[in-house]
Amino acid sequence: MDKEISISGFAPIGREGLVERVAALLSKAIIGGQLAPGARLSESVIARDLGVSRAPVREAARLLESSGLVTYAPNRGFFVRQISADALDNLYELRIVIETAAIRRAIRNRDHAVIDTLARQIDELYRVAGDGSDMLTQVTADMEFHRLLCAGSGNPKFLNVFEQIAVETEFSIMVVGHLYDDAHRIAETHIPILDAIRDWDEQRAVDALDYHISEARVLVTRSFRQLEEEQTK
Amino acid sequence: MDKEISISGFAPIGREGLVERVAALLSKAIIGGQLAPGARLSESVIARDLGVSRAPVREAARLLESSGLVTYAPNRGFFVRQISADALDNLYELRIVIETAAIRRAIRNRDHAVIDTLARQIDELYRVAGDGSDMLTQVTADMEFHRLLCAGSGNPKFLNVFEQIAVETEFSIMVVGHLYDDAHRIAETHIPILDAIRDWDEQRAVDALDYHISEARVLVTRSFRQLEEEQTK
DNA sequence: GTCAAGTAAATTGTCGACAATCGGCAAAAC
DNA sequence: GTTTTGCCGATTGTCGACAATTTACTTGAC
Repeated sequence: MDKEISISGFAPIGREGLVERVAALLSKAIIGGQLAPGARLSESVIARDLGVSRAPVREAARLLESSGLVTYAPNRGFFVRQISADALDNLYELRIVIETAAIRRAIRNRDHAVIDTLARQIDELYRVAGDGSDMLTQVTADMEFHRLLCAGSGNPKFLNVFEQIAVETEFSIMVVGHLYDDAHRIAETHIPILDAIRDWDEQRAVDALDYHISEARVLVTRSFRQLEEEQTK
Repeated sequence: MDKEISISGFAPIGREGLVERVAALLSKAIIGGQLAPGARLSESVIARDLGVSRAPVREAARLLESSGLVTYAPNRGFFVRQISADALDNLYELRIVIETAAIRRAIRNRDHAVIDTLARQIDELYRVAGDGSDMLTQVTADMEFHRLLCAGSGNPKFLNVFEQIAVETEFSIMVVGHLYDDAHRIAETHIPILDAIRDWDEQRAVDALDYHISEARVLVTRSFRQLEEEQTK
Protein backbone atom coordinates (compact mmCIF):
# COMPACT_ATOMS: atom_id res chain seq x y z
CA MET A 1 0.00 0.00 0.00
CA ASP A 2 1.31 3.31 -1.07
CA LYS A 3 2.20 5.96 1.39
CA GLU A 4 -0.07 8.94 1.15
CA ILE A 5 1.56 12.02 -0.19
CA SER A 6 0.32 15.47 0.61
CA ILE A 7 0.25 18.08 -2.08
CA SER A 8 2.83 20.08 -0.24
CA GLY A 9 4.79 17.00 0.75
CA PHE A 10 8.34 16.14 -0.20
CA ALA A 11 8.28 12.49 -1.08
CA PRO A 12 8.97 11.77 -4.73
CA ILE A 13 6.37 9.40 -5.97
CA GLY A 14 7.00 6.14 -7.72
CA ARG A 15 7.72 5.97 -11.39
CA GLU A 16 4.81 3.86 -12.56
CA GLY A 17 1.73 5.41 -14.04
CA LEU A 18 2.95 8.85 -13.14
CA VAL A 19 0.23 10.74 -14.99
CA GLU A 20 -2.52 8.68 -13.39
CA ARG A 21 -0.96 9.09 -9.97
CA VAL A 22 -0.77 12.84 -10.31
CA ALA A 23 -4.33 12.91 -11.59
CA ALA A 24 -5.51 10.82 -8.65
CA LEU A 25 -3.72 13.06 -6.15
CA LEU A 26 -5.11 16.23 -7.67
CA SER A 27 -8.53 14.66 -7.84
CA LYS A 28 -8.44 13.81 -4.14
CA ALA A 29 -7.18 17.26 -3.28
CA ILE A 30 -10.02 18.87 -5.17
CA ILE A 31 -12.80 16.59 -3.99
CA GLY A 32 -11.40 16.69 -0.47
CA GLY A 33 -11.54 20.47 -0.50
CA GLN A 34 -7.84 21.23 -0.10
CA LEU A 35 -8.05 23.07 -3.40
CA ALA A 36 -10.88 25.57 -3.37
CA PRO A 37 -13.13 26.07 -6.40
CA GLY A 38 -11.74 28.74 -8.67
CA ALA A 39 -8.21 28.22 -7.42
CA ARG A 40 -5.45 28.20 -9.97
CA LEU A 41 -3.57 24.98 -10.57
CA SER A 42 -0.03 26.19 -11.05
CA GLU A 43 1.83 23.61 -13.06
CA SER A 44 5.19 24.62 -11.64
CA VAL A 45 4.06 24.53 -8.02
CA ILE A 46 2.37 21.17 -8.34
CA ALA A 47 5.32 19.75 -10.24
CA ARG A 48 7.75 20.98 -7.59
CA ASP A 49 5.64 19.76 -4.68
CA LEU A 50 5.27 16.32 -6.18
CA GLY A 51 8.85 16.10 -7.33
CA VAL A 52 8.02 15.56 -10.97
CA SER A 53 8.32 17.68 -14.08
CA ARG A 54 5.55 19.75 -15.60
CA ALA A 55 4.77 17.41 -18.49
CA PRO A 56 2.94 14.73 -16.46
CA VAL A 57 1.19 17.44 -14.48
CA ARG A 58 -0.15 18.99 -17.66
CA GLU A 59 -1.39 15.65 -18.96
CA ALA A 60 -2.98 14.88 -15.62
CA ALA A 61 -4.71 18.25 -15.67
CA ARG A 62 -6.10 17.50 -19.11
CA LEU A 63 -7.46 14.23 -17.75
CA LEU A 64 -9.17 16.07 -14.92
CA GLU A 65 -10.55 18.54 -17.42
CA SER A 66 -12.24 15.77 -19.36
CA SER A 67 -13.77 14.52 -16.12
CA GLY A 68 -15.07 17.98 -15.34
CA LEU A 69 -13.07 18.75 -12.22
CA VAL A 70 -11.00 21.54 -13.69
CA THR A 71 -11.37 24.02 -16.50
CA TYR A 72 -8.71 25.09 -18.92
CA ALA A 73 -8.12 28.60 -20.25
CA PRO A 74 -5.61 28.85 -23.10
CA ASN A 75 -2.44 30.65 -22.08
CA ARG A 76 -3.83 31.02 -18.57
CA GLY A 77 -3.79 27.51 -17.23
CA PHE A 78 -6.01 25.19 -15.25
CA PHE A 79 -8.45 26.19 -12.55
CA VAL A 80 -10.54 24.21 -10.11
CA ARG A 81 -14.01 24.24 -11.56
CA GLN A 82 -16.57 26.46 -9.97
CA ILE A 83 -19.85 24.62 -10.13
CA SER A 84 -23.02 26.65 -9.99
CA ALA A 85 -26.36 25.62 -8.58
CA ASP A 86 -27.86 25.73 -12.07
CA ALA A 87 -25.13 23.49 -13.49
CA LEU A 88 -25.69 21.12 -10.61
CA ASP A 89 -29.41 21.01 -11.30
CA ASN A 90 -28.67 20.14 -14.92
CA LEU A 91 -26.23 17.49 -13.77
CA TYR A 92 -28.86 15.80 -11.64
CA GLU A 93 -31.34 15.94 -14.48
CA LEU A 94 -28.84 14.06 -16.62
CA ARG A 95 -28.29 11.57 -13.82
CA ILE A 96 -31.99 10.83 -13.72
CA VAL A 97 -32.09 10.31 -17.49
CA ILE A 98 -29.08 8.02 -17.58
CA GLU A 99 -29.78 6.02 -14.46
CA THR A 100 -33.45 5.42 -15.18
CA ALA A 101 -32.50 4.23 -18.65
CA ALA A 102 -29.87 1.99 -17.09
CA ILE A 103 -32.24 0.49 -14.56
CA ARG A 104 -34.77 -0.23 -17.32
CA ARG A 105 -32.18 -2.19 -19.25
CA ALA A 106 -30.88 -3.90 -16.12
CA ILE A 107 -34.35 -5.15 -15.29
CA ARG A 108 -35.00 -6.36 -18.81
CA ASN A 109 -31.78 -8.37 -18.61
CA ARG A 110 -33.12 -10.36 -15.65
CA ASP A 111 -29.59 -10.75 -14.30
CA HIS A 112 -29.69 -12.07 -10.74
CA ALA A 113 -26.04 -11.25 -10.20
CA VAL A 114 -26.89 -7.57 -10.36
CA ILE A 115 -29.30 -7.95 -7.47
CA ASP A 116 -26.68 -9.65 -5.32
CA THR A 117 -24.13 -6.97 -6.07
CA LEU A 118 -26.52 -4.15 -5.28
CA ALA A 119 -27.65 -5.86 -2.07
CA ARG A 120 -24.06 -6.19 -0.93
CA GLN A 121 -23.45 -2.53 -1.66
CA ILE A 122 -26.42 -1.54 0.48
CA ASP A 123 -24.90 -3.56 3.32
CA GLU A 124 -21.72 -1.63 2.74
CA LEU A 125 -23.68 1.62 2.93
CA TYR A 126 -25.02 0.66 6.35
CA ARG A 127 -21.56 -0.38 7.48
CA VAL A 128 -19.85 2.91 6.65
CA ALA A 129 -22.86 4.77 8.06
CA GLY A 130 -22.43 3.03 11.37
CA ASP A 131 -18.70 2.89 11.96
CA GLY A 132 -18.06 6.62 11.84
CA SER A 133 -16.27 6.66 8.51
CA ASP A 134 -15.45 10.06 7.11
CA MET A 135 -17.75 11.71 4.64
CA LEU A 136 -15.72 10.96 1.56
CA THR A 137 -15.98 7.26 2.30
CA GLN A 138 -19.75 7.53 2.66
CA VAL A 139 -20.16 9.56 -0.50
CA THR A 140 -17.99 7.10 -2.41
CA ALA A 141 -20.00 4.13 -1.14
CA ASP A 142 -23.23 5.85 -2.14
CA MET A 143 -22.01 6.61 -5.63
CA GLU A 144 -20.73 3.05 -5.93
CA PHE A 145 -24.31 1.80 -5.65
CA HIS A 146 -25.35 3.92 -8.57
CA ARG A 147 -22.25 2.94 -10.50
CA LEU A 148 -23.12 -0.73 -10.06
CA LEU A 149 -26.60 0.07 -11.23
CA CYS A 150 -25.29 1.56 -14.47
CA ALA A 151 -22.87 -1.30 -14.88
CA GLY A 152 -25.78 -3.71 -14.47
CA SER A 153 -27.44 -2.26 -17.54
CA GLY A 154 -25.02 -4.19 -19.68
CA ASN A 155 -24.40 -1.12 -21.82
CA PRO A 156 -20.88 0.15 -21.16
CA LYS A 157 -21.78 3.51 -22.68
CA PHE A 158 -24.22 4.19 -19.85
CA LEU A 159 -21.43 3.48 -17.41
CA ASN A 160 -19.09 5.82 -19.28
CA VAL A 161 -21.50 8.69 -18.99
CA PHE A 162 -22.10 7.92 -15.35
CA GLU A 163 -18.40 7.86 -14.54
CA GLN A 164 -18.06 11.35 -15.88
CA ILE A 165 -20.93 12.84 -13.98
CA ALA A 166 -20.05 10.82 -10.89
CA VAL A 167 -16.85 12.75 -10.32
CA GLU A 168 -18.65 16.05 -10.47
CA THR A 169 -21.45 14.73 -8.28
CA GLU A 170 -19.07 13.54 -5.57
CA PHE A 171 -17.33 16.88 -5.76
CA SER A 172 -20.54 18.80 -5.25
CA ILE A 173 -21.70 16.65 -2.36
CA MET A 174 -18.39 17.12 -0.61
CA VAL A 175 -18.75 20.89 -0.99
CA VAL A 176 -22.20 20.85 0.55
CA GLY A 177 -21.01 18.56 3.26
CA HIS A 178 -23.67 18.13 5.85
CA LEU A 179 -25.91 15.93 3.71
CA TYR A 180 -24.67 12.79 5.37
CA ASP A 181 -25.58 13.84 8.87
CA ASP A 182 -28.11 11.06 8.94
CA ALA A 183 -26.29 8.48 6.88
CA HIS A 184 -28.57 5.67 7.98
CA ARG A 185 -31.52 7.35 6.34
CA ILE A 186 -29.54 7.76 3.14
CA ALA A 187 -28.79 4.04 3.18
CA GLU A 188 -32.45 3.23 3.70
CA THR A 189 -33.60 5.18 0.69
CA HIS A 190 -31.79 2.76 -1.60
CA ILE A 191 -33.84 -0.21 -0.46
CA PRO A 192 -37.06 0.50 -2.40
CA ILE A 193 -35.00 0.63 -5.59
CA LEU A 194 -33.52 -2.79 -4.96
CA ASP A 195 -36.90 -4.22 -3.95
CA ALA A 196 -38.43 -3.10 -7.23
CA ILE A 197 -35.61 -4.71 -9.17
CA ARG A 198 -36.13 -7.91 -7.20
CA ASP A 199 -39.72 -7.98 -8.43
CA TRP A 200 -38.56 -7.11 -11.96
CA ASP A 201 -41.03 -4.23 -11.76
CA GLU A 202 -39.65 -1.76 -14.27
CA GLN A 203 -41.95 1.17 -13.65
CA ARG A 204 -41.75 0.91 -9.87
CA ALA A 205 -37.97 0.76 -10.07
CA VAL A 206 -37.82 3.81 -12.31
CA ASP A 207 -40.15 5.72 -9.98
CA ALA A 208 -38.16 4.74 -6.89
CA LEU A 209 -34.88 5.73 -8.52
CA ASP A 210 -36.30 8.97 -9.85
CA TYR A 211 -37.61 9.83 -6.41
CA HIS A 212 -34.31 8.97 -4.79
CA ILE A 213 -32.19 11.10 -7.11
CA SER A 214 -34.71 13.93 -7.18
CA GLU A 215 -34.57 14.10 -3.41
CA ALA A 216 -30.81 14.51 -3.49
CA ARG A 217 -31.21 16.97 -6.36
CA VAL A 218 -33.40 19.25 -4.31
CA LEU A 219 -31.20 19.07 -1.23
CA VAL A 220 -27.92 19.65 -3.01
CA THR A 221 -29.21 22.36 -5.31
CA ARG A 222 -30.84 24.22 -2.44
CA SER A 223 -27.64 24.06 -0.42
CA PHE A 224 -25.69 25.41 -3.35
CA ARG A 225 -28.07 28.30 -3.84
CA GLN A 226 -27.62 29.20 -0.20
CA LEU A 227 -23.86 29.10 -0.63
CA GLU A 228 -24.11 31.32 -3.66
CA GLU A 229 -26.25 33.86 -1.84
CA GLU A 230 -23.79 33.96 1.04
CA GLN A 231 -20.99 34.65 -1.36
CA THR A 232 -22.72 37.45 -3.26
CA LYS A 233 -23.91 39.32 -0.19
CA MET B 1 -16.62 54.83 -29.74
CA ASP B 2 -15.25 51.42 -30.30
CA LYS B 3 -12.76 51.39 -33.03
CA GLU B 4 -13.29 47.69 -33.44
CA ILE B 5 -10.05 46.40 -34.70
CA SER B 6 -10.55 42.92 -35.91
CA ILE B 7 -7.53 43.10 -38.08
CA SER B 8 -8.67 41.98 -41.49
CA GLY B 9 -10.96 39.51 -39.91
CA PHE B 10 -9.16 36.94 -37.94
CA ALA B 11 -6.26 35.00 -36.79
CA PRO B 12 -7.93 31.81 -35.74
CA ILE B 13 -5.29 29.51 -37.02
CA GLY B 14 -2.45 31.61 -35.77
CA ARG B 15 -3.80 32.28 -32.29
CA GLU B 16 -5.53 28.99 -31.81
CA GLY B 17 -3.57 26.60 -29.70
CA LEU B 18 -1.22 24.23 -31.40
CA VAL B 19 -2.71 21.32 -29.53
CA GLU B 20 -6.18 22.01 -30.88
CA ARG B 21 -4.87 22.31 -34.41
CA VAL B 22 -3.08 18.98 -34.19
CA ALA B 23 -6.16 17.39 -32.65
CA ALA B 24 -8.34 18.72 -35.46
CA LEU B 25 -5.96 17.40 -38.11
CA LEU B 26 -5.75 13.97 -36.54
CA SER B 27 -9.48 13.92 -36.06
CA LYS B 28 -10.06 14.64 -39.73
CA ALA B 29 -7.51 12.04 -40.76
CA ILE B 30 -9.23 9.39 -38.66
CA ILE B 31 -12.81 10.24 -39.59
CA GLY B 32 -11.78 10.66 -43.21
CA GLY B 33 -10.32 7.19 -43.22
CA GLN B 34 -6.69 8.04 -43.91
CA LEU B 35 -5.83 6.39 -40.63
CA ALA B 36 -7.28 2.90 -40.50
CA PRO B 37 -8.87 1.58 -37.30
CA GLY B 38 -6.31 -0.20 -35.19
CA ALA B 39 -3.44 1.76 -36.72
CA ARG B 40 -0.76 3.01 -34.40
CA LEU B 41 -0.40 6.74 -33.89
CA SER B 42 3.34 7.18 -33.71
CA GLU B 43 4.08 10.36 -31.80
CA SER B 44 7.42 10.85 -33.51
CA VAL B 45 6.06 10.35 -37.03
CA ILE B 46 3.12 12.70 -36.51
CA ALA B 47 5.33 15.30 -34.88
CA ARG B 48 7.81 15.15 -37.73
CA ASP B 49 5.12 15.27 -40.40
CA LEU B 50 3.44 18.29 -38.84
CA GLY B 51 6.69 20.02 -38.02
CA VAL B 52 6.03 20.23 -34.29
CA SER B 53 7.45 18.54 -31.25
CA ARG B 54 5.98 15.50 -29.55
CA ALA B 55 4.50 17.32 -26.55
CA PRO B 56 1.54 18.93 -28.37
CA VAL B 57 0.98 15.69 -30.25
CA ARG B 58 0.68 13.78 -27.00
CA GLU B 59 -1.78 16.28 -25.57
CA ALA B 60 -3.80 16.23 -28.77
CA ALA B 61 -3.90 12.44 -28.62
CA ARG B 62 -5.20 12.59 -25.06
CA LEU B 63 -7.92 14.95 -26.28
CA LEU B 64 -8.91 12.50 -28.97
CA GLU B 65 -8.91 9.73 -26.41
CA SER B 66 -11.46 11.55 -24.30
CA SER B 67 -13.62 11.97 -27.39
CA GLY B 68 -13.39 8.27 -28.14
CA LEU B 69 -11.50 8.38 -31.42
CA VAL B 70 -8.33 6.75 -30.15
CA THR B 71 -7.39 4.42 -27.35
CA TYR B 72 -4.36 4.65 -25.16
CA ALA B 73 -2.24 1.74 -23.95
CA PRO B 74 0.36 2.63 -21.31
CA ASN B 75 3.91 2.34 -22.59
CA ARG B 76 2.55 1.32 -25.97
CA GLY B 77 0.99 4.48 -27.29
CA PHE B 78 -2.15 5.61 -29.04
CA PHE B 79 -4.15 3.61 -31.56
CA VAL B 80 -7.07 4.44 -33.79
CA ARG B 81 -10.08 2.98 -32.07
CA GLN B 82 -11.56 -0.20 -33.47
CA ILE B 83 -15.29 0.07 -33.04
CA SER B 84 -17.32 -3.11 -32.94
CA ALA B 85 -20.88 -3.63 -34.08
CA ASP B 86 -21.90 -4.30 -30.48
CA ALA B 87 -20.28 -1.10 -29.24
CA LEU B 88 -22.03 0.75 -32.01
CA ASP B 89 -25.37 -0.70 -31.03
CA ASN B 90 -24.79 0.45 -27.46
CA LEU B 91 -23.80 3.87 -28.75
CA TYR B 92 -27.06 4.26 -30.64
CA GLU B 93 -29.03 3.13 -27.62
CA LEU B 94 -27.39 5.90 -25.63
CA ARG B 95 -28.15 8.35 -28.42
CA ILE B 96 -31.83 7.47 -28.21
CA VAL B 97 -31.85 7.96 -24.46
CA ILE B 98 -30.08 11.31 -24.56
CA GLU B 99 -31.79 12.78 -27.58
CA THR B 100 -35.30 11.79 -26.57
CA ALA B 101 -34.67 13.33 -23.16
CA ALA B 102 -33.36 16.44 -24.89
CA ILE B 103 -36.32 16.77 -27.20
CA ARG B 104 -38.68 16.40 -24.25
CA ARG B 105 -37.03 19.31 -22.49
CA ALA B 106 -36.82 21.35 -25.68
CA ILE B 107 -40.55 21.01 -26.22
CA ARG B 108 -41.36 21.90 -22.64
CA ASN B 109 -39.31 25.07 -23.06
CA ARG B 110 -41.61 26.28 -25.85
CA ASP B 111 -38.69 28.08 -27.47
CA HIS B 112 -39.59 29.18 -30.98
CA ALA B 113 -35.98 29.96 -31.83
CA VAL B 114 -35.20 26.24 -31.64
CA ILE B 115 -37.77 25.54 -34.34
CA ASP B 116 -36.27 28.13 -36.65
CA THR B 117 -32.78 26.80 -36.14
CA LEU B 118 -33.83 23.24 -36.81
CA ALA B 119 -35.81 24.25 -39.89
CA ARG B 120 -32.80 26.05 -41.32
CA GLN B 121 -30.64 23.00 -40.67
CA ILE B 122 -33.08 20.83 -42.59
CA ASP B 123 -32.77 23.25 -45.51
CA GLU B 124 -29.04 22.85 -45.21
CA LEU B 125 -29.47 19.08 -45.31
CA TYR B 126 -31.36 19.33 -48.59
CA ARG B 127 -28.77 21.73 -49.97
CA VAL B 128 -25.77 19.47 -49.34
CA ALA B 129 -27.81 16.51 -50.55
CA GLY B 130 -28.42 18.20 -53.86
CA ASP B 131 -25.15 19.88 -54.72
CA GLY B 132 -23.00 16.78 -54.72
CA SER B 133 -21.10 17.55 -51.55
CA ASP B 134 -18.81 14.82 -50.28
CA MET B 135 -20.02 12.40 -47.69
CA LEU B 136 -18.24 13.96 -44.74
CA THR B 137 -20.10 17.20 -45.38
CA GLN B 138 -23.41 15.39 -45.46
CA VAL B 139 -22.68 13.41 -42.31
CA THR B 140 -21.61 16.57 -40.53
CA ALA B 141 -24.76 18.40 -41.57
CA ASP B 142 -26.87 15.49 -40.39
CA MET B 143 -25.20 15.39 -37.01
CA GLU B 144 -25.51 19.15 -36.73
CA PHE B 145 -29.29 18.77 -36.72
CA HIS B 146 -29.11 16.46 -33.77
CA ARG B 147 -26.57 18.68 -32.06
CA LEU B 148 -28.94 21.64 -32.35
CA LEU B 149 -31.67 19.46 -30.94
CA CYS B 150 -29.61 18.70 -27.84
CA ALA B 151 -28.58 22.34 -27.57
CA GLY B 152 -32.26 23.29 -27.72
CA SER B 153 -32.91 21.32 -24.57
CA GLY B 154 -31.38 24.13 -22.58
CA ASN B 155 -29.38 21.64 -20.55
CA PRO B 156 -25.71 21.94 -21.50
CA LYS B 157 -25.01 18.54 -19.99
CA PHE B 158 -27.13 16.87 -22.62
CA LEU B 159 -25.07 18.64 -25.25
CA ASN B 160 -21.85 17.54 -23.59
CA VAL B 161 -22.83 13.91 -23.76
CA PHE B 162 -23.98 14.29 -27.32
CA GLU B 163 -20.71 15.89 -28.41
CA GLN B 164 -18.84 12.87 -27.17
CA ILE B 165 -20.97 10.30 -28.87
CA ALA B 166 -21.26 12.47 -31.99
CA VAL B 167 -17.60 12.06 -32.85
CA GLU B 168 -17.84 8.30 -32.61
CA THR B 169 -21.07 8.28 -34.56
CA GLU B 170 -19.66 10.34 -37.43
CA PHE B 171 -16.65 8.05 -37.46
CA SER B 172 -18.78 4.95 -37.74
CA ILE B 173 -20.96 6.36 -40.48
CA MET B 174 -17.90 7.30 -42.51
CA VAL B 175 -16.63 3.75 -42.17
CA VAL B 176 -19.87 2.30 -43.42
CA GLY B 177 -19.99 4.85 -46.19
CA HIS B 178 -22.80 4.03 -48.55
CA LEU B 179 -25.56 5.13 -46.19
CA TYR B 180 -25.87 8.47 -47.89
CA ASP B 181 -26.50 7.06 -51.31
CA ASP B 182 -29.96 8.54 -51.11
CA ALA B 183 -29.24 11.69 -49.18
CA HIS B 184 -32.57 13.26 -50.03
CA ARG B 185 -34.40 10.50 -48.22
CA ILE B 186 -32.20 11.03 -45.18
CA ALA B 187 -33.08 14.73 -45.22
CA GLU B 188 -36.78 13.91 -45.41
CA THR B 189 -36.75 11.69 -42.36
CA HIS B 190 -35.95 14.69 -40.19
CA ILE B 191 -39.14 16.49 -41.10
CA PRO B 192 -41.62 14.53 -38.95
CA ILE B 193 -39.44 15.32 -35.93
CA LEU B 194 -39.60 19.04 -36.60
CA ASP B 195 -43.33 18.90 -37.32
CA ALA B 196 -44.00 17.30 -33.96
CA ILE B 197 -41.97 19.97 -32.22
CA ARG B 198 -43.95 22.63 -34.09
CA ASP B 199 -47.12 21.19 -32.56
CA TRP B 200 -45.44 20.98 -29.16
CA ASP B 201 -46.48 17.32 -29.23
CA GLU B 202 -43.99 15.70 -26.88
CA GLN B 203 -44.89 12.07 -27.35
CA ARG B 204 -45.10 12.29 -31.14
CA ALA B 205 -41.73 14.03 -31.25
CA VAL B 206 -40.14 11.36 -29.08
CA ASP B 207 -41.62 8.63 -31.24
CA ALA B 208 -40.46 10.28 -34.45
CA LEU B 209 -36.97 10.80 -33.10
CA ASP B 210 -36.80 7.29 -31.71
CA TYR B 211 -37.89 5.90 -35.07
CA HIS B 212 -35.37 8.05 -36.92
CA ILE B 213 -32.38 7.05 -34.80
CA SER B 214 -33.48 3.42 -34.61
CA GLU B 215 -33.57 3.27 -38.37
CA ALA B 216 -30.00 4.46 -38.60
CA ARG B 217 -29.10 2.13 -35.75
CA VAL B 218 -30.28 -0.90 -37.66
CA LEU B 219 -28.60 0.14 -40.89
CA VAL B 220 -25.25 1.02 -39.38
CA THR B 221 -25.10 -1.93 -37.03
CA ARG B 222 -26.01 -4.35 -39.81
CA SER B 223 -23.35 -2.90 -42.08
CA PHE B 224 -20.77 -3.22 -39.34
CA ARG B 225 -21.65 -6.85 -38.70
CA GLN B 226 -21.16 -7.55 -42.39
CA LEU B 227 -17.78 -5.85 -42.26
CA GLU B 228 -16.83 -7.92 -39.25
CA GLU B 229 -17.83 -11.14 -40.96
CA GLU B 230 -15.81 -10.27 -44.03
CA GLN B 231 -12.79 -9.63 -41.90
CA THR B 232 -12.96 -12.85 -39.92
CA LYS B 233 -13.40 -15.10 -42.90
C1' DG C 1 11.86 -26.48 -38.35
C1' DT C 2 10.42 -24.64 -33.82
C1' DC C 3 11.11 -22.38 -29.88
C1' DA C 4 13.61 -19.75 -26.46
C1' DA C 5 16.70 -16.39 -24.88
C1' DG C 6 19.39 -12.38 -25.62
C1' DT C 7 20.24 -8.30 -27.86
C1' DA C 8 19.45 -4.24 -30.83
C1' DA C 9 16.26 -0.90 -32.60
C1' DA C 10 12.39 1.82 -32.09
C1' DT C 11 8.97 4.01 -29.27
C1' DT C 12 7.17 6.00 -25.27
C1' DG C 13 7.90 8.48 -20.56
C1' DT C 14 9.98 12.17 -18.38
C1' DC C 15 12.82 15.98 -17.80
C1' DG C 16 15.00 20.74 -17.80
C1' DA C 17 15.38 24.85 -20.61
C1' DC C 18 13.95 28.46 -23.53
C1' DA C 19 10.34 31.23 -26.05
C1' DA C 20 5.68 33.20 -26.12
C1' DT C 21 2.05 35.15 -23.66
C1' DC C 22 -0.61 37.17 -19.94
C1' DG C 23 -1.69 40.19 -15.75
C1' DG C 24 -0.50 43.88 -12.98
C1' DC C 25 1.88 48.13 -11.86
C1' DA C 26 3.55 52.55 -12.65
C1' DA C 27 4.35 56.47 -15.36
C1' DA C 28 2.82 59.55 -18.85
C1' DA C 29 -0.77 61.77 -21.63
C1' DC C 30 -5.25 63.82 -22.12
C1' DG D 1 -9.12 62.32 -12.28
C1' DT D 2 -9.36 59.03 -15.92
C1' DT D 3 -7.37 56.63 -19.62
C1' DT D 4 -3.62 54.98 -22.22
C1' DT D 5 0.97 53.02 -22.73
C1' DG D 6 5.05 50.73 -21.75
C1' DC D 7 7.52 47.67 -18.81
C1' DC D 8 8.27 43.69 -15.61
C1' DG D 9 7.45 39.53 -13.27
C1' DA D 10 5.19 35.26 -13.54
C1' DT D 11 3.01 31.51 -15.96
C1' DT D 12 2.12 28.78 -19.82
C1' DG D 13 3.58 26.79 -24.61
C1' DT D 14 6.87 24.34 -26.98
C1' DC D 15 11.05 22.10 -27.78
C1' DG D 16 15.08 18.83 -27.99
C1' DA D 17 17.45 15.35 -25.23
C1' DC D 18 17.86 11.49 -22.27
C1' DA D 19 15.97 7.40 -19.57
C1' DA D 20 12.76 3.51 -19.40
C1' DT D 21 10.08 0.31 -21.72
C1' DT D 22 8.40 -2.35 -25.45
C1' DT D 23 8.99 -4.58 -29.86
C1' DA D 24 11.53 -6.91 -33.46
C1' DC D 25 15.26 -9.45 -34.78
C1' DT D 26 19.02 -12.47 -34.44
C1' DT D 27 21.21 -16.27 -32.60
C1' DG D 28 21.56 -20.46 -30.60
C1' DA D 29 19.90 -24.91 -28.70
C1' DC D 30 16.88 -28.78 -29.16
